[in-house]
Order: sequence, then structure tokens, then C-alpha cells
Amino acid sequence: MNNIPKNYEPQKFEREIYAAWERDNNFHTTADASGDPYCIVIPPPNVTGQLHMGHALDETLQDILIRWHRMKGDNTLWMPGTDHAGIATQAKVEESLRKEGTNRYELGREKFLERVWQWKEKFGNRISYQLRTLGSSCDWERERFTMDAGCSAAVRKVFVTLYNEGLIYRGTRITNWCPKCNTAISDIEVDHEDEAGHLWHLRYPFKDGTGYIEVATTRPETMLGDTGVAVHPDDERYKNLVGKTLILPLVNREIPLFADSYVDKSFGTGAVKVTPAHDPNDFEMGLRHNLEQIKVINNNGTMSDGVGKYSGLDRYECRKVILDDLQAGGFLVSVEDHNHAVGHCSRCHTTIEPLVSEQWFVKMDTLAKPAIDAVKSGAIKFVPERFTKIYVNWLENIRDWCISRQLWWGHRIPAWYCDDCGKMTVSEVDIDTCPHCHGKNLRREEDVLDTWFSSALWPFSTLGYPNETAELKKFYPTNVLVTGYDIIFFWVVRMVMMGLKFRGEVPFRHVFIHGLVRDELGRKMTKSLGNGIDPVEIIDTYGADSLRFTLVTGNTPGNDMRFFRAKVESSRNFANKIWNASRFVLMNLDGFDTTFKPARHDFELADLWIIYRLAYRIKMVTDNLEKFELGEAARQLYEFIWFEFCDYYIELTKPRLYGDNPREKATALFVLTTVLECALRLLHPFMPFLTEAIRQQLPNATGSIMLAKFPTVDELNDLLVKKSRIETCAKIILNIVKAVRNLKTEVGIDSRKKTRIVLRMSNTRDRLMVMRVSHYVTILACAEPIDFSDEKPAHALSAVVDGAEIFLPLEGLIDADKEIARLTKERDKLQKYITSTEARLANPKFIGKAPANVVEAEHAKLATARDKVTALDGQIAQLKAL
RNA sequence: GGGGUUGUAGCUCAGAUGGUUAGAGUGCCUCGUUGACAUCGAGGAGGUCACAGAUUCGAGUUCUGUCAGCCCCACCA
Repeated sequence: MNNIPKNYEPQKFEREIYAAWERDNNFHTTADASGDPYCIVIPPPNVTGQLHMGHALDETLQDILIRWHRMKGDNTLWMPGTDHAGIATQAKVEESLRKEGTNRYELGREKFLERVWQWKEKFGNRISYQLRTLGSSCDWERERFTMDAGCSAAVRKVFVTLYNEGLIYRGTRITNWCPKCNTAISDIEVDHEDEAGHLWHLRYPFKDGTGYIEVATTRPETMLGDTGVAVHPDDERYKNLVGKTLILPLVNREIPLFADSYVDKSFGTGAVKVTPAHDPNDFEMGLRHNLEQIKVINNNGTMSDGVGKYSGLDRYECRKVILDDLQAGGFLVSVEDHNHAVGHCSRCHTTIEPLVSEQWFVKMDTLAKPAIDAVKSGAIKFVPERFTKIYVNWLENIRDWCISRQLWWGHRIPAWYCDDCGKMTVSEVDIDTCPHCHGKNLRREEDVLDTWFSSALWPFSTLGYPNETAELKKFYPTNVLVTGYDIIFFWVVRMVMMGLKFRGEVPFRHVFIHGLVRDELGRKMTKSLGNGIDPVEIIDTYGADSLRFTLVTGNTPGNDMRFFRAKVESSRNFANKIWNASRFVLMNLDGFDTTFKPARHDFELADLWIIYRLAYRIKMVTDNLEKFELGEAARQLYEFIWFEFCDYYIELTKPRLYGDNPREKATALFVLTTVLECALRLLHPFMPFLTEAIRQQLPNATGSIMLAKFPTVDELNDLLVKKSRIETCAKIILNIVKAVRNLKTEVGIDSRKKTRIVLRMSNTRDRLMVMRVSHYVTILACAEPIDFSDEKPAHALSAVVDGAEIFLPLEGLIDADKEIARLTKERDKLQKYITSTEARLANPKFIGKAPANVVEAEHAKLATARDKVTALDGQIAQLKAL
């Protein structure tokens, strides 16, 4: 059997295997297929983006769940697709236009959109191809895009419905404006950061010449738009002044001094200049007090016309000039340092300008209520649970959602304005006649919708909505949403609201939240830091399975993880281990009758033990998958395959495989192949390629592993012997092995050198059992056939384990003093344990309150410890007598 | 200002309903090329589980507080 490469080389088979799966349509399912529905909709990546580590993690977790359920026999659908990512995609195309020396305005809306679609066609498949390299078993036949016809129809229907119910409205509000992206953005797209700034104290004179009032501001340039000054109604300092008129410096506008309880008496001077057009709080106060809104800053961040010499200046340049002028006019009293939170555009980091403009909003309170209830009632469960609180808290304080964007790439808002009658019409289908006056002079709304509006419909738009398709009936609600905590507000919340509103049911039962993949130093991987690690490069080097295993192990749900190349190497080594263990089995299988079925009595202890361990691991893996503890499930597999199957079981089959008893050899091969095949299926969701590549070569397997049955303990029923004696005996043997290896190293004997061993076991039953398989010790510890004797050899290294005393007769090699010291150390350690346990067992409170089984266990452990001390004492005494 | 989260071996991290001698990977040290695998095998060193209290017969695990780090939310000009 020379055709299996000695090393695991994933590059040689991953691509082919994926192609074969796709060719055989293994990822596809239909609504009428058998099994309980199990559905995950992919968090749609940006259509023109590329795979990053965050995706790799997200996809791996989903694929594990999907493959597991598919193997369990569920009707499993993983719905793939991409997002049009309004601002991000438009920005990319605009950037490329800029390089050509033009811009979107020169091109015009229609031509520009053509360019974006071309861009999408050109780069739009990259992410899907990259996801394939990871092994994602998506139903690609159903791949969707947030701007395809179906999703667009869903958006229209939802928009119009919400509008007609009064849940979408158009209004002139103060919103967050990004001067660089040149659009309004929603509250959650603003990142607040503390910045070192200043607090300028200005003096505003009274019209009647009776002095002035002092205000404090962080943004002096906005004074040009001031239409009032506010103080707290209870502020004794200003009580008598309320109602007076002030003259706005530099502008000479008359503005009122009024009282509003929003004002904090203790901050600054207790008097606030009010700029309703450029500050959210001032805006509210302006509404309450009927103040004029004077817009002094343009959408691009420059000062608007009509502010005299300041017009056209950048907002920050203007600040300097204004301060100079205020100073010159004697209006500037003082400056102090002041740290305050400043909003930045989450996309381009430009400082946000609060501006009054006409925008579209979704009314949140009525939609939020059921979304809160869904989580509180347990209809939706977060994993880990702590995110429930974050979700609920956010929804309870939610404000209306600004959904209009001054972009071109996106779902254009389906509203038409009639120039004849001035009325607006919102319509699900395009119109060219005004329904109010039958006029033909209609202009369609220019704005498009926030990208997250279409994403919010994703769980049902992808399943066919607004049509009542079989898929929608079968797979909605979906089962679990897998995503990072960073988009709970952007996406999860909104899907829940829309799902409940338009389907009357939650969009998913579980929200499985993961953290961020960080770099080795714990920093976020970002373009600006240049610290990103390309998953495609990792896959090329180590294989997709290694990357997947790395991402899924060593962290716990909801927590961030650091990405180390060394971890991938470790996973790759694991893959190599599996590869070689399998290679070992296959080599021995060569030319052998694989149809042989052993009888019950053919199995020996090692066989029964490994099957018993396998059953245990099946249970552990399954339990952990059910709890979304994928990392723990993966660890169970690692331990089983490497430690139990490779380190012990394979070694123990060698005498039979290399021996001359064909029946014994056949039995060992039967167990090897059975256990390996089962373990591969158990591992498949985690490492799909490797397990497929190997299993195809096993004689006891047919068809693709991804369609095989996920292992159950029941399938081992015929082979399983539920005898605790097996475990007991295995433990004794392994302890002996460990002790012998230990002793050999102790005196510097080559671990491969065969040594003579004498075992003294007082428990007859245990001894007989161990005697029957004493060659296990011979193999694992590299020893000569074992002597069982009640006599202690005179010159020997010795050790004590539960149930056995071990002697390595090594006359001449023994340093008695050293040995005495070693044994005494061991003895003292045990004695300490005995003393504390005795104390515990003598404590009536412990005896009285601790459960009986705990007390019993303590007694048992105490007894074995005492036995060991006795044995050690004997050995020490003997050494001393030499 | 509010909330969350983390603090366990040199490093990266696991440790379910509290059960008493705390684990893995990696790194380090020693030894090992005979036929699955040096991407390996055997052994070893290395931890008062951040600190202080509380509850308990018993706490890495529960509670409170302190310290340190990270994150989210928040309209004090």
C-alpha cells in the first residue's frame, strides 16, 4: 500500500472533494424532502468584499451545525447570499471613478448604477468562491442577493405596508450627517469617541444694555445659527432675566433668553446657547419654544451662504475665524480644556455633523415591543445568554430609525412627488400618473434605503416572500442565527422586528453569538493596522480543515479569540495524525478479507475499551453540539482520536496485526475500521474534507460522508459491553504503564529498551484480569513479559499505583539513597492527603451534611491512599535494608 | 454616567448543575530514527486559579467589594 502519501496534504484533495459534493448536489434540499426542517440563513457578506477571518469563523460555526443536522437526517438548508452594502460598495465605485478623473454626478444616476452593477458582476462572485474553499455546504442553487428581484419585491411590500400603517413616515428632523459620505446615517452608525476639546465662554449682551449673559460652548462656529439662550427655570442666578432679549454677537440678531428644564445648572455657566439646526438637544428645545432653525453649515461641512464673510469656510476654519472675531469684539471671556464625546461616521471616521434635513424614519416603539417580548418569553434564546440583556436594554431605549440615505446604490424609496398637486404617493409598483390629480409630472424620491432595511427581511425574503412559497412555509422560522456580537443592533434586532411584524413569528429560535477574531496581540484586525491574516492564504498553506479546527477550538461562545499561526500548525498536526492513523489502518487492510464479522468472544479488552470510549465520546460530542459548545465538542474528538485511539488502541492492536492468527488479526481490523469510520463521521462537521478523503478509502463505507448518518451510541449497541470492569482494568493497566515509563526515565533507561517488570497485586480478581492482558503493559511500556509475584525483588526500582506495586529489578543500577528520597517524597505527599482527608472524615458536619456518595468516595480514596503508603513504606524499608 | 466582560502553567486558552491531589495546546528541559506519523514518541519542570471578605462541612466554580485590562451603551452645551 504505497499510494497513500505519508503526510497530510490537503491541497491535493480539498478542491476536488468540494467540486464532487457540489456536482452531486449534496448541498441542495427541497421543501418536500424528508426530515424535520433545519435552516440557517447566512449573514450575507458584502457582495464585493472578500473573505476575512471573521467570515471564516462565522461560516465554520454555521457549517458545523449544518453538516451535523444534515447527517442527523434533518431536512437541512443553509441559505447563502450576499449584501449590496450600500455605502461601502458605492464608495468603492466612486473611488474608481475618481481615479478616472470623473465622479458620479458627472456620470448621472443611471450610468453610475450601471457601473456599480458591472462592478458587482466583476467582483461579486469572489466571496462565494472563497466561502467554498472553506468547505461551506451552502445550497448555492438558492444563492440570493439583497438587491435581486425577490428581495426587492420584499422590500417594496414591506415599505409600503409600514408606510400605510403609519410606521414609516417622512419628516424634517435633525439627523446624523456625514459630510464625507454625503448622506444621513442612523444613530448606530455613529461611533462616539472622547476627544480633547475646549469649552469657550462667550458673552452675549442684553438688548437693553443692562449687561450680558455668559454662555459656554464646545462649538463656537455654530453661534451663527443661534436663535436663543436657555437657562434652567429654577436657576436663581438667571430667574429674573428670563424673557429678556439678547443680541447675538457678530450677527446682531435678537434672540430670546428662555427657561427650559433640560439645562444643567451645574455645567458651564448654566446658560446654553441654542442652535436648533445643528444640535439634537437644541433642536428639541427649539421645537418646545418655537425657535427658528437657521442652518449655517452645509451638507459638505462648509459654512452656508448668508453668514456673511464666513460663508464657504470649512466648519473648523470658521471656528478659528469666529473665535478671533469674538475675541476682537470682547465677547470671548475664557477658554478651558474640556473632554467630550464626538460622533464619527462608522464608515469613514469623519466627524458627524448633526443637521436638519428631510428624511424617512421607521417608528420604533410599536415594532420594538413584540421584539422585546420574544426574547423575554424565551421564543428567541441567545447563546450565550448574557446578550439577552444587551438586546433588551437597547430595544427599550430605541429611537426612530432613519432609513433614508442620500446615495444611489440601494433600494430606491418607492415614493413619488407630484409637481401638479404637490402630493406624495407611496406605491408598491412604479407609477407614472398621480393618483390624486392624474397629473403626469411625477418625480420619484431620490433617496435609497439603509442597507440594513433589506437585510432585516433576509430570513423571509430569501425563502420566497412576498410569495407564500413552500420554502417559506417549511423553513420559517429558521432555527439559528450565527453572528458576531457587533451586529446585534444593526441586524439581529431588526430581523426580529420585521419577522414578527410580517410573518407573525420570530425569524429564528436561537441566536448563536461569537466574538471577534483578533491578531496575536489581541488587536482588532483592520486594514489601517495592516494586521489582518488572510484566511485564503492560511487555507492554501494548512488546509481548510486545519483553519476550521483552529477557529472552533480554544474559545468559548461570545468571547473574542486571538489568532495564532501556531494554533493552525497544531490543528494541521492533528490532521496529520488522523491521516497517518488512517494510513496505518488502510495499510494493514490491504489484501485482507474485510467482510469478516467477529463473534462476541473474539473481542479482547482493548477492543471493548475503545468501543466503550467511543460511545462515551459520541455522547459528549452530541451533548456539546446541542449546547452550541462547539469548541468543547472538538476537544472531545481531539482527545479521543489522538490519545485513546492513536496512543493506546492502535498500539495495542499491533501484536494481532503482526501475529499469525488470522482470526485475531481480522478482529482487530474489524474494530479498527469500525471505530475509525465512526470517528470520522463524528468529526466530519468539523473537518469535512479530511474525513471525506479518508472515509472513501475505507471498505466499510459507501457514499459521501456528508450524507452518512451522524454517529449515535445506539449504533454501537451490538458491540458495547457495559462493564465497569473494563474501565477499572484499563485504568490499572494505564497507571502501571505510566509508572514503568516513569521509572525508566528516572534512571536514564532508553524508553524503547525492554525491561523486566515484576508486578505485585493483592486483589486476586484484578490480578487475574491484568494477567490476561499483561502484554498490553509489555507493548505500551516497552517491557519484557511480566512476572507476577508476591515477592519483592531485592534490588529494584519500585512504584505504587492504585491496585499494584511495580518493580524494575535493576541490580547495580540502583542508587538506594536516591530511591529512598524519591519514594519518601511520594509517601509524604500521600500522607499529607491522608491527614487532611482523615480530618475531613472526622468532621461530624461533613459526615452529616455531605451527600452519602461523596463521603463514600472519600473513604474509598482514603483507603487506597493508605494502601499506597503501606506499600511505599515496605519498599523504603527494603531499600534501607540493603 | 450606566451596563457587560476578562484576570487559571512562560504564552494562548478549556474547566456543566460548588465535592476536595486544577487540565490542554504551545514553548522550555532530558531521552528516543526498528515497519502509521519527527507535522512523531516517552518523560520532566512549571500554577497560593488577580486581591480581600462572605456563604458553605467543602469555593477556580456562588455572593459582595477592591485592583487591572478590554468592550458596549449614553443628547450635559
